[in-house]
Amino acid sequence: MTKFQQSFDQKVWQVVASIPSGQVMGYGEVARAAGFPRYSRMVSGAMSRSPEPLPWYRVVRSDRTLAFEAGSEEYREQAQLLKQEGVRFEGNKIIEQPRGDNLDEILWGPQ
DNA sequence: CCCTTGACTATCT
DNA sequence: GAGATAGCCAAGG
Repeated sequence: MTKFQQSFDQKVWQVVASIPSGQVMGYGEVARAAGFPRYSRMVSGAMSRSPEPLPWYRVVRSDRTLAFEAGSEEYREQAQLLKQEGVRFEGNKIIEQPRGDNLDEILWGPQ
């Protein structure tokens, strides 16, 4: 492990682990929250190196689409996990988050 | 060193 | 809105 990874990974794990169920964050947002702006491309590596299972599937692209190739095995898994938490999709794009604090909204969706 | 590779982004057509 | 393009940055060959 390089010194960079030691500090970077730790912070990224911490941020990703803190994403609430039913919500998502972009790679860039995670990097920024971890204190490493412009390191979006490093985030996936940090997650894959985590010794503990992380809610990796809550991290998506800045345009709210999933980072895997549409239709791939990984894509379907991530989409399924997110849907389990109440995340809604419009095509391949995630619909902006249901502030999961109201039962009516959870049952009926935003609007 | 130089080049390529990513679970990326912002910007311009 | 879909492509293309140019930045981005650590790692590994």
